[in-house]
Order: sequence, then structure tokens, then C-alpha cells
Amino acid sequence: MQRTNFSSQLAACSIARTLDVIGEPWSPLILRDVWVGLRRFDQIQADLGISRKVLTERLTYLVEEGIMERLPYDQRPRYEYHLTQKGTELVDLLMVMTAWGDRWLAGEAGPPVLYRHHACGEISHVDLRCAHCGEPMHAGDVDALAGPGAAGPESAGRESAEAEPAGAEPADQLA
Amino acid sequence: MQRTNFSSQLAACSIARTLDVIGEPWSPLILRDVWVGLRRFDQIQADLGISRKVLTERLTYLVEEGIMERLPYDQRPRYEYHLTQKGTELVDLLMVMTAWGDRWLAGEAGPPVLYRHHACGEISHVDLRCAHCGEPMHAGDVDALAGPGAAGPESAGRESAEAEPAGAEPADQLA
DNA sequence: CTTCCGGAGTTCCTTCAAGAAACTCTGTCG
DNA sequence: CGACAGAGTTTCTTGAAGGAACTCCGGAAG
Repeated sequence: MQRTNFSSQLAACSIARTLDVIGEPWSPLILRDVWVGLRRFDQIQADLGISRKVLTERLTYLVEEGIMERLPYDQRPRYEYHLTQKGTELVDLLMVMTAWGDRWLAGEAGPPVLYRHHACGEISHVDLRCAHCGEPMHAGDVDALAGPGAAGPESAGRESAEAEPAGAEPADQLA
Repeated sequence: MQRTNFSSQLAACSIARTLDVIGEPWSPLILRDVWVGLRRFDQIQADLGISRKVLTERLTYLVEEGIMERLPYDQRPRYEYHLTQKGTELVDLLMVMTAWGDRWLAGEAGPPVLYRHHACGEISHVDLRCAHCGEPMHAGDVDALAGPGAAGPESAGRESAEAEPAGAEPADQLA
């Protein structure tokens, strides 16, 4: 799996940049474990069954990236991993994965875990809304335009939108 | 990278199940390309710079999983990939990645691509809300409980659960 | 009719990351 | 002083990703 750093994409795509932080195998599950309270090396290792070497690498990287902090919890050399603000906000991603997985992949037994929303007390899941107007915001509800950090000079045009199968295919670039 | 199928987790975790579908390297970027209108093999390959072999594998798998469809667009053996409903809903994940990446990783140039929300016409990004009450729903706004599809018999209570660093940390389990 | 071409993959070889399991290091406790 | 436990290292093997060349198919060109 030789260096999958998406380098070509890093410049122009927030998705690729995000994947560069938590896109490696196991990273999202490590994030989940720490989120739910499994904060110590051996706990996470036992829970996931991940190789210790890989777990070390991932934790080190996540700390470097500011997703987690490594904090001593004892006089002895013992450490716990805690989510930073940056990491906590990344949990949004996990909640969306959960919602999608529950909807499309849940076994006949139903979802394995339920979330109760503090605000309303109901078992619920997340839904995506526009931060501006509060209306639903999903794949079909947006147009993409080149932003300030867009790639090359020629990238000024449009983005997803059109995209006719047969006709004049724009084949834009990405985000 | 020998078989990272998260099998131990698949039974009990929608996050792991979702990762099993789009967690492999490149898959989210392929999804993005198809979403924005790059639907043909060579287009995607050129855009991502991915190995043709890996692209073949990923596309085949995504089609098998019902994320995309492979449709002929010519009398000749030419095909395009289109998102299914299942795949389109997965784009939510990309939109959340974009939002997080824009917030935490955007270069000094600003975000590379902007999204205009049809409903309000504003440049915006997604926000997570409770599907029930519409209030914000983020990492700290939920309690997790074991659902019907929870793991083993002993998993009735919590899962990872205990594991308080020091005090009585709730540290619920996962999804 | 034969040749050319372009999209869509295959094949093959190399390299490097994930798995597995044993080993190390460091304080504390009995 | 020896056992212990948490938190990693080390070492070796396997297999997935890269890369580049090769194949296959049907229409277009000559």
C-alpha cells in the first residue's frame, strides 16, 4: 500500500486533505474508541484487534495532527489519549457514518447502538442541514464553485452541476 | 496492507460497516469524482492519478456494493459510472469531510471549492442536526445505548464502557 | 478488407505498509 | 528482589498499492 498520500489531490481538495488525516486504515475506529472512552493503548488494541505497531503509528500521527492529546495519568509512564477540539469535531464524520451504515447496512437485527439526543431525549440520528438557512443540504442541494484556494488558473469554471452523460461533458475539477 | 476488513468490528459497529464499503484508499475520492461528473474510467484515472489496477478493483467493488451502477453509453463497450441512491446518500459523508477540512485544514488560500445551497442561494457548508428535533447534534450532544443489533449476550449493558480514566466517566459504547 | 485508434480494462513485477508475535523498558507493589 | 502491568519496539512475513506495458473490442479511415 505504498504511500497513499493523495498528494496530487491535497492541494485542491478538502476531502483529500481530510482523508490524509483520518483516511488511513483503522484511524476512524481509533477515533471512535477514544470518543467512547477507550483511551489507553491496550484497551484500544484489545478492542480493535489491531496490530500494536500500527496502533502506535496511528496514535502518533493523530497526536501530531492535533486530533488527540497524549496525557500522563500516573506517576509511572502511563498515558491516555484524549480528543482535542479538532478531534471532537471530527466525530461528526463518525456520526454521519453511523447514520448511513444504520440506514443501508444494518443487519436484520437492527442498529447495534442507538444515540439519544440530549436536547430532545429521543433516539435519533444526524441529518445534514445548511449552516446558513437550516434547510436540508444533501448531495443534490448544492452547486459547487471554485473557491479562493482552487487549484490551477484554469480552474475558474464550475464544478459538479451539469455533467451530461453523452453531450458536452465538462468534467470539471474537484473539491 | 493485508486484509483490513475490520471483521471483528463488523458485527457491532455501523462505522466499521461503512468503512468496509468506502474505507479503502481512494474510494471516497472516486465517489467524489463520480459525484462531480467524472464518470468514465480514464477520466477518473487521470484526475486522481490512481493506478488502473486499483481503480478497476475499487469500481468493481463499489458497483457490487450498490454504490454505483455501470452503464453503457455507446454501442461500443464503453461504460459510465453513476451513483445510486445509496451512493448519493454517501455523499453526505464527503460534504462533512469538506466542512471539516475547510475549517481545520484549508491553506492560507482558503477553501478550494465552495458550495452554494440551492434553497437559500448562499455559499454555505453542512451542519449536523438531530433528525428528530432539529437542534444541533454533535459529539457531545448524545448518549449511546446498546441497540437491537448489539454484539454478544454480554453486550446488553455497555460495550467498551467502563474504562474510566479516573472518575465516573460515562464513556458509553459505540456504534 | 486491413489498419488505426481510443476507451476500458489486465497482467506482471516491485515496493512498502499491515499483521503477528515476541521482546524491551520503566516504575510500583508485595 | 522479583513479579507485574502498561506502553510501546523489533523482526519477519504477507499482500495490497504503484507503475508500466499489454490486451480486447468495435467503429472509423484508407
